[in-house]
Amino acid sequence: MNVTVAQKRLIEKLGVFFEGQGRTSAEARIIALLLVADQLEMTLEEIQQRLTISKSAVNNAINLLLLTQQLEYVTKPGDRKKYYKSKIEQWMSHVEAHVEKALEGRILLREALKQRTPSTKEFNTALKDMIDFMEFVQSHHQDLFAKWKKSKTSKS
Amino acid sequence: MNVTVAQKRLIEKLGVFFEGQGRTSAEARIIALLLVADQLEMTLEEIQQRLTISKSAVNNAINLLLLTQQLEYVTKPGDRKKYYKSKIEQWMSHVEAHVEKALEGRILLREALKQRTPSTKEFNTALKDMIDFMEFVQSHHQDLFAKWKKSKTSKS
DNA sequence: TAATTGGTTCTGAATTTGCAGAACTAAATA
DNA sequence: TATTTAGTTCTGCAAATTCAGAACCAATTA
Repeated sequence: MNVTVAQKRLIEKLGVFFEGQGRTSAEARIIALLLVADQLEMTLEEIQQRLTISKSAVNNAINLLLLTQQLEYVTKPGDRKKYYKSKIEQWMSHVEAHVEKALEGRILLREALKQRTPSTKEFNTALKDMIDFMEFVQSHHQDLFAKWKKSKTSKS
Repeated sequence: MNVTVAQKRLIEKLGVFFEGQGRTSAEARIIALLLVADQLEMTLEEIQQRLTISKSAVNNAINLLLLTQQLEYVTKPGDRKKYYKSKIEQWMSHVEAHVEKALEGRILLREALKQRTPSTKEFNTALKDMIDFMEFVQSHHQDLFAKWKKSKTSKS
């Protein structure tokens, strides 16, 4: 029950991508591993062996990923080990958060607009347009997410 | 024609925010300065003085911001100086890029799904849902942006 | 109560990054 | 031709991040 060479390759590709999203290389690879491997639940030791990174790095990464809801673990009766797995259902919230982050600037921008000198009319209008746009996209978005969530919960 | 204390405060707040978007502290503050200050166009020296950061830091940051279309400059006849200003009209493209980045993972995820063992049905379905969702949001988005762009260009 | 096991914490090393300061180039002016 | 000015490039340092390895703790088992 190990990972194939092809899987390792994909894990690295995904790893680089997840790094680009701001995660550390250990975090990125753990997420990728639990996304690609046939085995959905792994112990710390198994993760460590498969990725060949140190125990402490795995431990730190796991705990951060647990904290940010990207991972969860299950236990088995009479077994002290924790079996970590990807919390894939929560991924939507992450996309949501990511998009929200792209748009949250509108609050500070509004503040900036408010304190601007009125003499730079053209610039102020452009800034206001920008804020309006972000507001527009944002509200539109909430709709999208809400709709999707609803269609999911009604299905299950 | 300097910046007030209140403006400086806001510049720092915006600076922190822009750092959170992945920019360096120098870049972040330059963008913030040109967004908040009454004076819309500034030379390298003026920027340097107002932010009290080194000339080289300002220069590096400016050139990167020019490269990424976040800044532009104008010149004046018989004046060797460049007057840098915020390229605010391009900001929408940045929001666009930011959102796109949140969703671009779908391509790799599709690859991951494709190579997965078929035995983990539930997981695979959840992954597929995720990808579908990202696809859905993405296409929806392009519409939004296109519509907005159109309404802008027809207005001007 | 000693040994093992799963997991945590600490320390130091390696890497990366961004910036300051100084040296520098090229154009314009004296 | 010397000086000033706008902007660029280089060198080295300081700070931050992340990871490996070792020591550690607490629960379980021998």
